[in-house]
Amino acid sequence: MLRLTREKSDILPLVAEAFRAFGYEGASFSQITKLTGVSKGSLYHVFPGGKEQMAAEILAGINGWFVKNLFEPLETGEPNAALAHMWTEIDRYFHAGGRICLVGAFALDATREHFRAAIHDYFNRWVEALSRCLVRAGAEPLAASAFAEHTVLTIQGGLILARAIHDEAVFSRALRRLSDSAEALLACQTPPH
Amino acid sequence: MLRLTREKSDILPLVAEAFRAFGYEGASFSQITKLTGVSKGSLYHVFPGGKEQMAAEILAGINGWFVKNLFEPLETGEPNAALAHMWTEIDRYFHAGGRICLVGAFALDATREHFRAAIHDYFNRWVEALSRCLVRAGAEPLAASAFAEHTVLTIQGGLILARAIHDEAVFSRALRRLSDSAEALLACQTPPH
DNA sequence: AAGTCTTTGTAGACCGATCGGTTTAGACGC
DNA sequence: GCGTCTAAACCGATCGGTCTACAAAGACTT
Repeated sequence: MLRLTREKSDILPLVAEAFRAFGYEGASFSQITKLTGVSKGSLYHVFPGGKEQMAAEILAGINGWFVKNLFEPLETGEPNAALAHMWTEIDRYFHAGGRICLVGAFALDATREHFRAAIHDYFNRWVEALSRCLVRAGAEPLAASAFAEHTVLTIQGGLILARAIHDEAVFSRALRRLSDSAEALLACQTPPH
Repeated sequence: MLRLTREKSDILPLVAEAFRAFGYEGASFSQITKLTGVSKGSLYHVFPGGKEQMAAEILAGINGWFVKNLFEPLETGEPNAALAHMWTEIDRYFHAGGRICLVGAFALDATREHFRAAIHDYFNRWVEALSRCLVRAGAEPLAASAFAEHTVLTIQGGLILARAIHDEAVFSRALRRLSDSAEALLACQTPPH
């Protein structure tokens, strides 16, 4: 079997960057071609479904990364370790605030209609996984659920504000506040030893 | 002087809704025409600068509304009243989570480059006004600044998450948590009576 | 090993539709 | 009837998407 000179896995991240930079509608084929160095013909060979397939596969890839690196540890690993792991991985994944969340961006524009289910599942699972992790770590279920929602939403907001005022430190500060509040939440809610 | 049959002030909010629904790139003239009931010719008569002018005037209008209804009260009014006023006005303005923040949406996509200054100023002034208000209400400057940033970012994140998982209550809960933490912040930081 | 076939991937010309934007003919209020 | 405003025909450019011509690389035949 002949191998692609450029693997799909090599092209996808570049296309993702195009979507990040210009949005789904704004990322035209000429932009994508320029950014990836791959011609339109090749792109359609790899992604017969066009832009929609590209976006769908990118979302699936992002979701896969989060499931493997964040959600599964949160769901099955040692709670406190998984939590600590999440803070560092999130900071790295979003380049400390310099890289926006494509799922969040898609959630805001018209793209949402096409990928509603994928977007919904991504955020729902994140909140759920985090909430259950906190409960396993000793938090009250209600407080855990609220804090999980608060966390995911803060990360999204931090990325927006950081980009808006062109100050990535906003994101790092938000992340720091989150990990601090998580510790406070668990410290005061764990049953007294 | 002849008056426009439809005033610019009548058209602008409708165009804004088109941008909200489809994004700056995604909102084509045919969409805008359909949504406003105003033909392309008329639109160009009112906005010779095309979409860019529309977006600029919309951003200016949004900014004006926030300055008048939120920032100025925060900056010059009685701090606690201004704060309480902000929570209710924000909830109303964003339709309790059902309406996204256009400035935030523009901050995420390529549009940002065109309107960088407007976006930057909007968010900066919001954070600054809120921070100074909290200081005047008795908060520590550092804590006030952190909380102001936290507030603006939470509102943006709340709008994203609410739209993403199609549950407007997410936004209301976030807003409630904000006003509660604001009270806690001021209660513990005001000098003992 | 040379020559051809087949399969796979690439480049970009090409397509109709639609984009943002302009122009123009005429409707309508003064 | 004059000047303002509207509707829509019209423009070149570019959109997402298709198609074709061909390059590259085994596999098969001899």
